[in-house]
Order: sequence, then structure tokens, then C-alpha cells
Amino acid sequence: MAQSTLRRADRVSGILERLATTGSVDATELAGEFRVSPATIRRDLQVLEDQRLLSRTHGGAVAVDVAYELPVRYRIGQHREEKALIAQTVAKLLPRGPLTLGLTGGTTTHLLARLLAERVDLTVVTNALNIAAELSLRPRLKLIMTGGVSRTQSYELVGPIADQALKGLNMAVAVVGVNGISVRGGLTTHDEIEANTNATMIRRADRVIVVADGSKVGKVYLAEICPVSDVTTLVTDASADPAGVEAIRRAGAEVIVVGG
Amino acid sequence: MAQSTLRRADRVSGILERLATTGSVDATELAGEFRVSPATIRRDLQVLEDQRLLSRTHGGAVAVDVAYELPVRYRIGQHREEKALIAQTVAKLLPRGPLTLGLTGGTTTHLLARLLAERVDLTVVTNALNIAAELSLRPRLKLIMTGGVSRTQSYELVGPIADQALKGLNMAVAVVGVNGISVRGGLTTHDEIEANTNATMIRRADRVIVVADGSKVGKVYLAEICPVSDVTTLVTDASADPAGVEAIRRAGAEVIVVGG
DNA sequence: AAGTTATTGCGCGTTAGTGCGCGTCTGCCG
DNA sequence: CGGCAGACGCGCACTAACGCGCAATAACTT
Repeated sequence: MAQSTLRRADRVSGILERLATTGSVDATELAGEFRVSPATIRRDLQVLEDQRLLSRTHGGAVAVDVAYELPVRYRIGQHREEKALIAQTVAKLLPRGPLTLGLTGGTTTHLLARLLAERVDLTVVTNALNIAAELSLRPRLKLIMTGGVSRTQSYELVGPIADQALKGLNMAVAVVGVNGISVRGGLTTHDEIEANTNATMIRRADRVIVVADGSKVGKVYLAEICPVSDVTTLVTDASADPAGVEAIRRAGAEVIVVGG
Repeated sequence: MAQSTLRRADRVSGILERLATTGSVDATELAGEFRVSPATIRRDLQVLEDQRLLSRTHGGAVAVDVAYELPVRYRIGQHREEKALIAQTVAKLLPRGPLTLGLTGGTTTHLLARLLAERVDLTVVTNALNIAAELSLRPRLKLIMTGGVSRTQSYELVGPIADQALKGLNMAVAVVGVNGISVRGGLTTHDEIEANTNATMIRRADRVIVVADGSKVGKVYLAEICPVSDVTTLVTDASADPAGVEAIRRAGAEVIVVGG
């Protein structure tokens, strides 16, 4: 079917998505794909270049490596494959049979939750609203939410209520999404209240698995959750800085690098 | 005309739902779908953009953050019209200005939450996942969830964690959905754990508004939440048994009968 | 029941997005 | 080194969406 409602926003998303996977795009090709004139594609590329989201070339454009300043929605798109791979790997790490699992917020943990949705004998403890909303539809697993105040930016419940709820629960495994992980800074995130809630969950878990795509390894953000020594396993992807990975290994954590 | 009661709130919900699934919407398309003029759709998009719930483009709008997609379920079953009317009535009962409001699970309370979504100066305390999922998108209101174990049937969080969280909170008004209400049986529901959680919320509220369509008046179910004397106001519809309504009035509660 | 407010639809002038044409330029290759 | 095909930038015209103001209607209040 010929899509009638392909506006600039859709084209821009498509261009960025393609750029994230293939690294470069061809203007004429894009024009044919979106059924618009090459002139329009050039204009699209122009606005994207103005936003430093790509670098134009003759005949098209190439990706530019400035992931950290991309809007969130495109950041997700860029690391989508890596996150999916990480989630699959974590799913395989989990023991079979009855299990109590803690999940913090984040896109990778959300993907993992989806993978686990069909499991039985699973109890999931989470403070992430999007994960809870999805898992609440599955009658076979037990879902426990921490309470707390909702953070609009991350769909996480945080604060004293969440901490209090977590203090009464014990988990065999906690899977934690973070913004940054490094030996010097430990696990870090943007928000100090969120950091505190995540720290509480980590303290209540026997095993701590951190999920972080390669761009987060070596990064340090405002709020520390806990030192790297509290981490049992880190699962990241091949784009991670090898030196940073090696340092975390020496600090005592198992590190699994997927892809590449 | 197919649907006479398509107000702004309904359109806004529909737009957001569509936006959550497709990532972008077309103004002309929406106008056709909701049977309103494009001008009206544009105004809807404007208010949503003001609330940072989407980003307008020429021809429509795009989601601000397509990374987190909350699966919103609309399974409003029977008595749809009555429930909508009841929710509208309750919305008008609430005082203007800053307010802390408790909401239990249920379709009527969910409809009410949607009506209140545009309010500012509102703090909502709820144990209902579907309500939280919808309100978490609204940056202007503060959302506090009780934790607890998820009941698949009702999207409610119940149990000791929920009770514990509620014990630390005080609400000016609690709006409670029940399965049955009668002078003899009090407020009742199917599940005794849910009843206990609802009872805790009622104890922490200055005013208690019960929402129950007519089919629930006079009914008694397994688990008692509290006696009718704890209720400030009951809002029901004209299909309620008049004798039952009168009995509840004599028991000291204000009863508002809508419709008919 | 009457007044008031909010919401919707329509017409107006204005603006953004798109496609086409033409002159210029890049990059390739003989 | 020089020519050539394709890509580029720029300007113009056309379409559709937009914002604004006004009037009609619906809804709510007193």
C-alpha cells in the first residue's frame, strides 16, 4: 500500500533509523523509498545536518558519532539491536525454575520483561510502570510493584515508599539498568532519588546483573547507586570501551560482551 | 450520528492512544475519524502540545518519546454511558485548587482519572495500574502509587505493601469503586485482600466518594470493605433500586443519582 | 427559565512544505 | 588535464495546512 501520510517527521525518523543501522544513506534511494522528490530529501538532510544528527555527503549522508547529544527517541533507535541482544543474553543467564527477579526501569529491562512474560514460576518485583503495565496482563507470573512517586521521564516509581516496599522483599536476582558504569564512579544515574531506590533493590538481591549498552561503559553521571564491587555480572555489547570493560573485570565483576 | 458523547477528553485519549502505537498522527485523518472539523483537532493537538504530551508538525503530530509505550487497555464493559456520567459528576464534586485524591481500581475511577488528567495542582494516589499508566504521561500532576501484588483481573495492586504505603499518606478525598453497596453488607468486593487495601485507603481520607452503577446497589459480595456509615457520598445512576438508595440515605450518606 | 461560559465550525488571510526548472558545481574517468 | 553525468543550490509556483476572529450551538450555572 502506498502510504498517504508520510510527513517530514516520518521521513526524518526513517532516515535516522536507517542511518543508525547502515551508517550511510543515499538521497536518490530515499527519494524513491519515500515517494518524494530528491529535493525534499535534500531539505530533510539539511535540517538534520543543522541539528548535527548526520553529516551530508555528495549523494546522501553518513552517520556522525554524537550519540550522547541525540534526543532520547533516536538514541533508543541507535542502540536497539544491542539492547535486544543484551536482553536475550540476560534471559539465558537466569536459572530455570522458580525465581524472584527484580527489575528497575529502562528500555533494556523492559525488553527483558517482554522476553520473560511467558515464563511460569516467576515473581517479578519492579518499580517501572511500563514493565508493570505489560506484565500485569500475564496471569501466569506474579507481579509485585514497589510504590512510590512517578518520575515522568523514566516511568519509574521512586522515593521513600518505594524504598520501604523493597526493604521487605528479597530477590534472587536483580537486573538493573543504569546510565553509566565505571570503576571510578560506580553505577550512576541522572537522578539521586532514583539512584537511592535502585540501590535499595540491589541490596536486597543475591545476584546483581547490570545491563548497559556500550555507550554507557566508562560514563559517570550525577548520582551514584553503588560501587562496581556490588555487581555480580555486567552485560554489555561490543561497542563498549575495552579498557573500561577490562577494568570492571579486574574489579571483580563478571562481564559478558555480546555481539561484535 | 454514531456516538453523541465524543467530547474533548475522549478525543484526547484516542489521539494519545494512537500516538502510542503508531508514533505519529495525521490531523485530517483524525478529523474524519472523530467526525469533527480539522480546526477542532488542531485545538486538541495544541492543548496536548502545551502539556508536552506530543510535538506538533504540519499535518499532524508526533510522539515526544516513542521509546516508552504503555499498552493501554480499554475494556469498559457494560453500563458504559452510566459510568461515564457518574465519573463526570464526581469530577464536578471535587473542589478546585490543590487537592490530594485517592483512586481505587475500577472502570469508573479510570474514567474519572482521564477527566482529571488535565488538572493542575492535583496529587493522585492510586493502587490501580491502568490509572497510573495513563496518568504517568501527565507531567503536571503528581502521581503516587501504592505498591503491592498485582491482581490480574482488576489491574489493582493489593496486599501488605499497598497497605503499608497507604498508611503513610493522607488524602482529602478518596474515590472508591466497589462491587456491591448496601446498608446490611456495607461496601463489598470479590477479593478479601483487595477489600483490606481499599479499607486502608478509606481510613486515610477525609471524604469518601463511592462510585457504583445502579446494578451494584443492594448487592453484597464476599469481602466487606467498610460499613456504609464511613461513606460521605455515593454516586450512582437511575437504574439503582430506589429502596436501596433510600436506605443508604437514611444511613447517613449523601446519595447522588445521575441520568434517567 | 434565563444568563453565562465553553466548545465547535466556518471563512479569511497567511505560512509551511513540496515539486519543478535552471544554472552551477562536484567527482569521476578517459 | 579537461569533459561529462549526476548532484546540488536557489528561486518560483502551487497546494494544503495553519492561526485567528466571529458566529452558532451546546452545556453549565444561577
